[in-house]
Amino acid sequence: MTEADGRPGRSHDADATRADILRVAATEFAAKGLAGARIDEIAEKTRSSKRMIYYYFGSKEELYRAVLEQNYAGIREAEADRHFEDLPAIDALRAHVEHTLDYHLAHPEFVRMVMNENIHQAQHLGGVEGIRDRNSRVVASMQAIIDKGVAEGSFRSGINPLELHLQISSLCFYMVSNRYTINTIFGLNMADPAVIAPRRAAIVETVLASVRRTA
Amino acid sequence: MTEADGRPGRSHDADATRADILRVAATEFAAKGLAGARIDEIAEKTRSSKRMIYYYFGSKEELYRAVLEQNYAGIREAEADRHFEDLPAIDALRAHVEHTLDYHLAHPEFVRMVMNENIHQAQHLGGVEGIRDRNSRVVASMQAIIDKGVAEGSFRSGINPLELHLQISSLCFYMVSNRYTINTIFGLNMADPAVIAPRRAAIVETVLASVRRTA
Amino acid sequence: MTEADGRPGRSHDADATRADILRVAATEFAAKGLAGARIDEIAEKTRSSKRMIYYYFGSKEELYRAVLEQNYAGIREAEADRHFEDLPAIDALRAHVEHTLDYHLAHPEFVRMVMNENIHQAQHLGGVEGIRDRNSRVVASMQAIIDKGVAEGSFRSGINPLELHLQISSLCFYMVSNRYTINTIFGLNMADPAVIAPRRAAIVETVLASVRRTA
Amino acid sequence: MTEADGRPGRSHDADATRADILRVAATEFAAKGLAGARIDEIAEKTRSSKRMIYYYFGSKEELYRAVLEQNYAGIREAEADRHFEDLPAIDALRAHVEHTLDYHLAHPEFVRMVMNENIHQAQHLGGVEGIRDRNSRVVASMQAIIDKGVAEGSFRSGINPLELHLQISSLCFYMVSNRYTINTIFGLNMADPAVIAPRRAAIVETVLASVRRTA
DNA sequence: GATGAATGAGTGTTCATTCAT
DNA sequence: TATGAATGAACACTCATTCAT
Repeated sequence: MTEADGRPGRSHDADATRADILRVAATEFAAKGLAGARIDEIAEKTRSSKRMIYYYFGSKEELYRAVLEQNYAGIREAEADRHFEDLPAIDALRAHVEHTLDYHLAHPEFVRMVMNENIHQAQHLGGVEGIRDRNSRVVASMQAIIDKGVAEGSFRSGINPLELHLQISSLCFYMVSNRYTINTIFGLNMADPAVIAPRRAAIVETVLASVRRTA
Repeated sequence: MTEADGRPGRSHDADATRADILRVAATEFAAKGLAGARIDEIAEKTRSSKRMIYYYFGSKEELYRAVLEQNYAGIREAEADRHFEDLPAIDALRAHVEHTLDYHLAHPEFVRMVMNENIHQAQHLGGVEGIRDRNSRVVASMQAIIDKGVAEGSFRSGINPLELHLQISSLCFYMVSNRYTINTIFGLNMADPAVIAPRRAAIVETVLASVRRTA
Repeated sequence: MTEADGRPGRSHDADATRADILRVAATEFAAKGLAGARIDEIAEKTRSSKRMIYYYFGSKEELYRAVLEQNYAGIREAEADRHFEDLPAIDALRAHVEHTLDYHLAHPEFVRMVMNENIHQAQHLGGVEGIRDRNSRVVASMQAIIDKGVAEGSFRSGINPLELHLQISSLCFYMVSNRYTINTIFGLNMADPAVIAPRRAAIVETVLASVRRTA
Repeated sequence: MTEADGRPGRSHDADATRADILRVAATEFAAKGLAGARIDEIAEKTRSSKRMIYYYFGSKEELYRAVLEQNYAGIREAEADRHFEDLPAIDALRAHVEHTLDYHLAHPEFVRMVMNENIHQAQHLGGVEGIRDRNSRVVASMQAIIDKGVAEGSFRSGINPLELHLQISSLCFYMVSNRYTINTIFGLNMADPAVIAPRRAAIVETVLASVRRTA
């Protein structure tokens, strides 16, 4: 944007090269994991070369970390864009669950990166920029909904915000993470809109049922 | 005792060697995945040699498949051992959820193998013996509880057995599968009994809330 | 012959086992050479086991030598069976060339073994039983025809018997040995009777032309 | 001189490395065949490493194919360098036979590669560059001599050019290909000039006798 | 005579990474 | 910034051969 396209602006090309590598690496790491992805293959699918990967990222692991970082940046931004403050708590929670599920469905590569990271015992996650704030951010947003719901009288008391987050996350994550084994074992294609719709409703109902004040 | 199955003259060493390899491989594949595990390393931790791995399993992938098979055999047997027929449906479902969660907690290597398999798009799961029956088995056991609950008047109607299974599985699986990222991000150790206890109660309550007949 | 078939005669079984191994090994070595053939594969195609190969032959190389020996025994016997003494020299030579060509065409495995042996610089041929006599045998049979032809006045004088043998052998051997490269390069299938017939006539004519007394 | 072909900036080392590997591989494959040659051994005798073999050739088979290609390029060039157009047909044919024999004698590695290829049923020959033209090239050069000989009245009519080529090739090829078995069986060293000379004369005479117009 | 299990050295191949230019 | 060539350690896999029974 700062550099016109026609001019051979060095710094712009650098960013573009970096972004190009990152984009390719994201696909490869998500698809095959850290051990399964090949630097050669990533380089080949890139507009630049293997040497540039090392120039910009230093090592395979660092490149992996950068991809992980980008993935968490993606969900952070998506979450930041949501504004359910004006809705009643029940509706806000419903909207939150739906958006969360939609994000997972739309970003299977994020789900796969989180799976990969768990296979590596979250070895690389600590170094990811912005990860330290994620806890407070998530808890705060859950707490806000809970507080409103309790104030409105629609939520029961004693709901733990982190517990609620994990519950929602479990239901959304699993649907994408275990897509293939579910399909093989149960013949259920979790990417099929006709399969998603009722499951989506069920997930929302499950979450709402767990917070509702029981008469 | 050493000559099982009435097969006389069959050397016991073969079975022992095979089992030893499988045991070591299970640990390695669960820990590092198919691409990350090393045949050399597996062989070293074995009482036998690399050559024997190929003698008994033919290839790395076949060994992986055998480990996968063993893992699914494990959960199948665990499920077969449970008998909640005499309990009221609510209690049976509670017991089922608790046992399912306990199995996942006690067998993180099973969870990791399922994760690995999803990373490989369930490429090897189709060839696993007994996997074809898993669908009917799981659905049947859920349906039995649902039928009883509806008959007893404690469950609402219209519950889909597979939906119920996926809901339970999501909540139990995620707790183990995402153990490391959860710990890193939220400082919550999902292997700590003090953390498990309330989460376990919450999961049970969530499931029960979703099937209960609402007044 | 000494042991009736119905009796479990040890020594007879031994011979049969040995012969069976040799038969399979002959095919494998001829097809793939010493380095290319696999003991495991030979054992599999055998009615007995890998252990027996070592029991009877000691090593892969010894087995190869035994196959080589069998091949040379085969051509020796075929040559011993021919009797052209009563024919005029020209006819005897023609018959000899034709029979030689036919033998090569009928026994490509012999040709291949000789090729293999030349690739190994005839390393194993020295130890082959009966190979020492081959020189005199071949020279004698050529000399007999030459002598008769000269006496009859149909052959020129000064023909070297070994030279004549090599000439015949060249023309017959090449047709089988280089069958595949000829087919690929010239599109000529040397195993096709329609291709063989004129080539056979040409070879005979070439040999006869080279010994005939020129007017 | 180091920057050949006018390709600026092209490192000379690459070509040198490639050629070095090819040279060593040619010796090894000719000596031991595809299965018998060892990549490790080839690498050791090279100025570079095993890794470079795969960098430039991709696989053992591809390296073998490259060697085969180089061998056929060698004989093609040698044949292209000959010019017997001004000689009478008889002399031209004599010169052709002598040159062909000389080439085989001087390039036993070519003969061995052709043997190897026939052992592999010419599996790799199809992919060799330039092999498709060999047929027409060879036939054309034989036909030219035949036509001249017939026109001059020194050759009989009805000579098939491919037949003539195969006859010449048989006699020349065998002398090198079966060198070792001949030496072992007949005590005749086909690499010894004293042995070659009369055999060479005999081969020439055999070929000439087969094309001469018989009075 | 015969069998299945076992072995160590090797065999082709691939990896992430670095160097020279 | 960028490129092609180079590297050594590791990698999955295979071989001929032998042992215990």
